[in-house]
Amino acid sequence: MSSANPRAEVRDAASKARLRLWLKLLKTSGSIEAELRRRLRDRHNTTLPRFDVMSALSRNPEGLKMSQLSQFLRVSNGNVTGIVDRLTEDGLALRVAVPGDRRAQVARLTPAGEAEFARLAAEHEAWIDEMMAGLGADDITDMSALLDQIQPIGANQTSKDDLT
Amino acid sequence: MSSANPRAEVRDAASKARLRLWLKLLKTSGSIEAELRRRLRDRHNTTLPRFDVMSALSRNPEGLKMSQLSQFLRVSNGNVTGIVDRLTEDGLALRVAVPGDRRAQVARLTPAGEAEFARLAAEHEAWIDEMMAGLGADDITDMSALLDQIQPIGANQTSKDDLT
DNA sequence: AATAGAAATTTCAAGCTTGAAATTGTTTTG
DNA sequence: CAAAACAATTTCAAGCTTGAAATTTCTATT
Repeated sequence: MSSANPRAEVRDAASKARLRLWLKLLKTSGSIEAELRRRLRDRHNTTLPRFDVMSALSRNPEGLKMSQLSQFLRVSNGNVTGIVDRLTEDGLALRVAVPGDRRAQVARLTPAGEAEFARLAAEHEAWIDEMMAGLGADDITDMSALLDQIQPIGANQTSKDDLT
Repeated sequence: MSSANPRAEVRDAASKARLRLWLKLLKTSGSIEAELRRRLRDRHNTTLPRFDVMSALSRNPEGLKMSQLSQFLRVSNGNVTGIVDRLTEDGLALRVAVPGDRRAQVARLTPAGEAEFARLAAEHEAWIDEMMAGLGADDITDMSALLDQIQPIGANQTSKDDLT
């Protein structure tokens, strides 16, 4: 099967190496995420999507419009509707009418939601610290730079991970 | 808020840096995954879970027991049941009785499934190659080593990403 | 051989996720 | 100002995902 064109083999090997790296990247982030979901579930009776919504609302105490929330979290509108519904049922969030626009609503954390999130966030940070304990300061810098080299679509929009 | 103990600030800064790295890692792998899902959907009318199941079956032409398949993919048994059901409805997979054990079944790709997967896999590899084009051979080596330093739970089991 | 325990799979309810359609309200424009 | 265009949100169907419960079938151990 060796190609008539030696360049083709090099290209192919590079492609396979990238594929292996992607699978490894996926495995690592998937493992961390799965462990976070497990702990949120087992220790705090909640889920990662709920945590993400609460995190976004926590950073915006004045509340976020449903559409802002879904943009921020990069999920669909309908998705956020359901999660906020369930947080509201549990008394952790609420919807507030927007003065000038009767179409819109702002989602906010209740005081109970703020208190709950404070507990969760502290745990969450400690878990990540534990899981990534193998990386030193230089490793973190290096990995961050490498991740910047990956651009799935081209431009990068602003997102939930911008806590610069 | 500066601590009486200067060590605490260092510890805290390291923790925050790890948290930021995790968010960046999540963002990168999430973006790649989202783009893959989008392309599988728009260009091939399929999904990532279906692709993953077909990939596992493709590497095991003799078939895999449902339980093996779910272990391999690290998803629940019930999950695999549904995905194989749908692949079967579409004529891409089938279940075969296991001779010695009437409880078990082996899932296999049909010839149509094999042909379909061959098309998908070639595209998939090209997409990854494109999305990770920013990384050279050395970058790939470096990043792989860094990812090895992250161990969410401790030991690492054998998984779907072991295509060594 | 009877039965208790283990194993393979499916079923189920609940939640997450999406894109498309439906609702309701606002804004622009002819 | 009517109406067309646009915007914010919810609803919906379909698929993914899980853990737990239910089924069916083995396999030991009496």
